[in-house]
Amino acid sequence: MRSLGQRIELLRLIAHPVRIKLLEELTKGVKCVSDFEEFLEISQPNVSQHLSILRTHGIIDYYMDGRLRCYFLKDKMIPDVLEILKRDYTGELPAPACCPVTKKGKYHGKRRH
Amino acid sequence: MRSLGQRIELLRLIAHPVRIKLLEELTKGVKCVSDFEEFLEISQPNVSQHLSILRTHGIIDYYMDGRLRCYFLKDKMIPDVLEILKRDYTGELPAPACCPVTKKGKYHGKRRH
DNA sequence: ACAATATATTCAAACATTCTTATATAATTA
DNA sequence: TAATTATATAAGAATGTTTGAATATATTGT
Repeated sequence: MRSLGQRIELLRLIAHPVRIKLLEELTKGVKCVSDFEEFLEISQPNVSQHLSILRTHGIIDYYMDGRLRCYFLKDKMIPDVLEILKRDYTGELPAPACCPVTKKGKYHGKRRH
Repeated sequence: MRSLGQRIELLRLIAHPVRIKLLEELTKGVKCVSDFEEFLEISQPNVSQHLSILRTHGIIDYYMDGRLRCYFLKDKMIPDVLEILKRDYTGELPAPACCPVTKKGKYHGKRRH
């Protein structure tokens, strides 16, 4: 299993618009490079570069189909992260109680915001 | 509500070891800068810099308590992301069926890996 | 008012990321 | 075997991130 540090690294790696789209597509099924090239509007080398980043970190993998490389999703964390990106988060977390205890919070002066 | 692009941006912002630890601490309650300074082993300016990044993106906020700044979590997405980082993901996703259909996948030659 | 405390800001150096362009490789078809 | 197709890799410019060091600000205590 990956360490916390490795997971943070994964998070950082996938936090890129193109890579999110690639992964989003891969949750729907196997895709080859030129499938992506068409649907994203970026160059072939750039698609390959992004796929390469994802692959060298074990997030995706591929098998060969003739001269096509058929990519697929490998990491279980990805669908869960993608799901969060789609969740409906309206509003904010409830503000904390008015007199919290921070370690040094013995101060009794005025409070502002 | 934030756009997908903004959420990806958020993901990128929190994908940093120090900022994850800051946020992790904030899920437990309000904290001031010197609380963090003590428990992480980084300089005070660096703590402030990270907090500032989180704050300017609406992820956290603070109120004043004397000369302390009491920080708290504001964004609802954060606890969910942190929860995923702790989940137990063992093994990998099931490999795709052996004969998938990519757009160009009409090829009938040999398959390798 | 002055000193002390808590925190923020600024700047620059080191480093990492991203994209483009050009080129390479590997498999297939003619 | 030569041409074509699908994809990868390399190199480099542009840009962004991270951190340390120095300094600034704001609030409280004396």
